[in-house]
Amino acid sequence: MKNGDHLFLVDGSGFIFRAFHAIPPLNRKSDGLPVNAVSGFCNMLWKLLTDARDTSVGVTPTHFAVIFDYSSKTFRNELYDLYKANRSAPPEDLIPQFGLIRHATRAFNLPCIEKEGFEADDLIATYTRLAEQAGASVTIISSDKDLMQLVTPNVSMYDSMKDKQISIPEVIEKWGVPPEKMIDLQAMTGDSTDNVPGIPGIGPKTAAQLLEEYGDLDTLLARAGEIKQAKRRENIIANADLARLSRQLVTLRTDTPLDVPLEDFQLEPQDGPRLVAFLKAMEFTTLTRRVAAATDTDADAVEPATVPVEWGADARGPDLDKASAAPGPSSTGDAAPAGEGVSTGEAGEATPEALAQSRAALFASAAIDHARYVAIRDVATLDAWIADARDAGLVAFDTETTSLDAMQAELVGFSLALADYAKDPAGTVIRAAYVPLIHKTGVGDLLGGGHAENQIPVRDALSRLKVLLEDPSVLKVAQNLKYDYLIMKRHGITVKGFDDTMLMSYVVDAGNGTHGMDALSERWLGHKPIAYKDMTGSGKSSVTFDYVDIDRATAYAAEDADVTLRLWHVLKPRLAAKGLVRVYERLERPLVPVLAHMEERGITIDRQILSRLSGELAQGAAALEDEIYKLAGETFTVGSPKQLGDILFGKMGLPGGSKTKTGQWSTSAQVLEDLAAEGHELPRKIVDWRQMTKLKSTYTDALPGFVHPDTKRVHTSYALAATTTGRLSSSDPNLQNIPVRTAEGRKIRTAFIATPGHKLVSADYSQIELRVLAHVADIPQLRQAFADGVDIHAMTASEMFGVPVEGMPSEIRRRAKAINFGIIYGISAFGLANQLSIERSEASDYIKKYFERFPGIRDYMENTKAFAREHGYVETIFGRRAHYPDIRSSIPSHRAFNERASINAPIQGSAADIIRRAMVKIEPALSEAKLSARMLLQVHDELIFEVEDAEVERTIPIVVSVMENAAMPALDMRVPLKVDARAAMNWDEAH
DNA sequence: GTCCGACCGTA
DNA sequence: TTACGGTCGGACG
Repeated sequence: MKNGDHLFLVDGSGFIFRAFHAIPPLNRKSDGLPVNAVSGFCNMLWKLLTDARDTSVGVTPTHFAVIFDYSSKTFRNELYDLYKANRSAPPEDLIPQFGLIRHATRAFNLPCIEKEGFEADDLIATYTRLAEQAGASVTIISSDKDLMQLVTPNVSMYDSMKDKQISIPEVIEKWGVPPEKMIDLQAMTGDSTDNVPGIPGIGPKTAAQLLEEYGDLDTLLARAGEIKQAKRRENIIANADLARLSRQLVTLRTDTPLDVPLEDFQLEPQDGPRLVAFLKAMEFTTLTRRVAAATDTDADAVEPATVPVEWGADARGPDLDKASAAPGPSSTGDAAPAGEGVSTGEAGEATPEALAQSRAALFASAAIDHARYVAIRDVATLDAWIADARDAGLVAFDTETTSLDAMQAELVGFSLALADYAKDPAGTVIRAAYVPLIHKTGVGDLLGGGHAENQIPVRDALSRLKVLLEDPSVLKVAQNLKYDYLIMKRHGITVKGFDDTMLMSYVVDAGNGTHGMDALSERWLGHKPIAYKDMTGSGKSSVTFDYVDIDRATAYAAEDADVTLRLWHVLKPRLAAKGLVRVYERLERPLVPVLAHMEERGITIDRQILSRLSGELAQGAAALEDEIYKLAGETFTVGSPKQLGDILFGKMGLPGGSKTKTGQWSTSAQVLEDLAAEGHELPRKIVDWRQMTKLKSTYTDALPGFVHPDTKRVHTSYALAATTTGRLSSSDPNLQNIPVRTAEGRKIRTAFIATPGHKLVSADYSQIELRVLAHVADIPQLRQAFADGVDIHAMTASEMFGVPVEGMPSEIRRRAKAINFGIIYGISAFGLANQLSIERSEASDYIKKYFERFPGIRDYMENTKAFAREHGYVETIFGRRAHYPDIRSSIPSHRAFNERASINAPIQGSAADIIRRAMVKIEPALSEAKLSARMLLQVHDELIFEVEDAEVERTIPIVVSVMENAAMPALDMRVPLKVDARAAMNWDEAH
């Protein structure tokens, strides 16, 4: 580079964010890929380059480069832990565009520059000063104020979106100081978006005024005592150190080590076909035409480029045709190219599948070495481990506590595990440590023991741990992180930057066994970990973990962290190999904090209501018992189906209905109802007694026992990885099966109440599974009915039986409704006959008629079964897999069961995916709207919020809109989603 | 103490 | 006919 040359540096990362927010959403037509920032970027570059080659325009670059941020962790994090710590994850629609814009840069035949550990700004600063020293002039394409410190007579900036030049006068006009004072000004004002602290109470105007008066920051700090305004004086004196730190943070480095010399930025001629190929792949028709014309390229002769799309870290594009049509043999989805998720070092592995397999083989035979476990009992050692973890950027983490209930558990210690990649790049050499915190001495001692010696004080250990866990640039790997997340949250630590091996396994293997650590360890590592019970004992003689001897606890806890880290090394590439990174990153991982927060909030119940109900139910059941004994002629255990069966079908000689699978006469409600309908008195009483005792034992008696002693609320626990289909489950207590169908049962719902000054808001999807079915099977009548908002069951009846919807008998509609549900469940004549209490032949006729009217449904069901048989799994519309390994069973009933389940899974699972997406989006949407509503519960198609009275009206439309649009933008459904929402004092009235 | 089957609450 | 979790009785050790 020489005197008179002109260097253009594009701040690529800055442009991406700005373009994304400034340019309206734009999606690639063929598949919905968001491309608005890519489009803005390409148009901007094209204009700059066109002008550059037009010598009649004043500024003509001789050198050109686009600079990007490499990662979020830079040397600034060493200076200040919290630097950029408040940055939230980029919007979903922006994520795939990061990679695309780098591809675009290369397609433009321009250098694409980034360097690990440095921000784009530092690279820009370094190149700028180098070019300046060589006598060249520089134009930085950016409007970021952080870069204004670089402006000199030879260096200016250009805001391409506003077509505005920024030179020395513009900086002074905007900030009141010349560029060389921008550093001091920023040091004083701070920057909330980057979390640069600055001096509180000092804004740009005051800062400029002070700099005018004192010249620079050091002088100001030295002479701060002279400031007249008392408040301002105190603030500056008290925060002098913060200001100095801030100055370090905002000062751009001009000594960044460079991989690419300036000379390589020499502007090359445009490669027309290459650029056209990229633009065609993006489907930017106008720009394609323009570029083709300007570069003399025959656009029709150019094939669109293959541009890998990285949705998150996944390389698999959103193949919507496949995702939305009935799954067929053609869609294997397994042949995805490598994504970032596997770029952990093994350059020799050609494909993700090969890497996943070699990793699995490696870890299956790698020995677990307990000699590499230590107990950490002093702060210096802990600091060293944490420093190593931060250097490595990857650490397994696990907590040991006194309870399985994360809301009540007491933290006893924690463990860390690190891979030594120098010893083995694949990660099989692992060291692990346990940090005991509150272990006691004297197990078995009746008085309990005293505090064991040489344990780091909890406060000291947690303050160290906080730095590690809250650093998003260090990946924390945990098994069932939601538990540890809650434990740490209760200690004021919010884990950021994590992977969860349980969820990774769930995404890869839902339906193939369980996903607990012991099972995964045996499955993938061939290693049976030390059992928890071996530490604490079980039953009456068990102790809590704080009474376990520290040496033994270390062996157990360190092994858990070790195993977790090993599992991560196996499962991460497996995720990529199967093209499931996107499912994991968008439908599983983000739900961890969301669910943890819901569990932490809990919900208030009115114990008085429940206790009154308990009394009423006890009285009612006792009265019924007396009558039952009278009718039976003896006393017996009413709750024993065996004894009841003997009375009803033995002693009293009533006709038995069905048998249970163990051969006993069934006493199910259905059987008893049938007997009651024939005029028998006893069965009716049994049914009533069962309902009362069920409500009492499962709900009114049990729920008060779950009220948390401190919060006075009930905190359920959601399982993310328990179901085959992708639904959540709830336990301890299960709040997803609170009664609603009977009037008696609904009384229990009135005990779920809002805190004073608030309302409960319930928002539920209307007919979401039938809508999903209409979408995936693409049934014209169903789509039309949902588009028109008509009664779907009545429409079905009308289609099937030719009865007009107006004045339709309720029995006809009821049957159609049962059929609709049956379809979702993978209908059989046997099941439908049972449900409707009709003959199997009649049910069979119904099904036949249904399929005649809706042949697309039969096609969908047949295709799904065939897909499941071929692949052993089925997929939801978002690509989640549910495995049915027994679908090829030689036992016909097993096979049929698996076929029905695999027909149901894409429907139930897609609905589950949709509400998961809504749950991830809802908290940001509420805070964006400055609303304080708190999501408390999820019941499969319903979300329950606690909302301040004054905010109810503004909250409901936001919740409804997020839920109704939850499939977007990943998927544009062919059927609208409908959500009903209501507010009330209790759950019964809100629902 | 632990497990399993029957039953029943929800979507 | 799908997906769950909780309670109970009863059998096992």
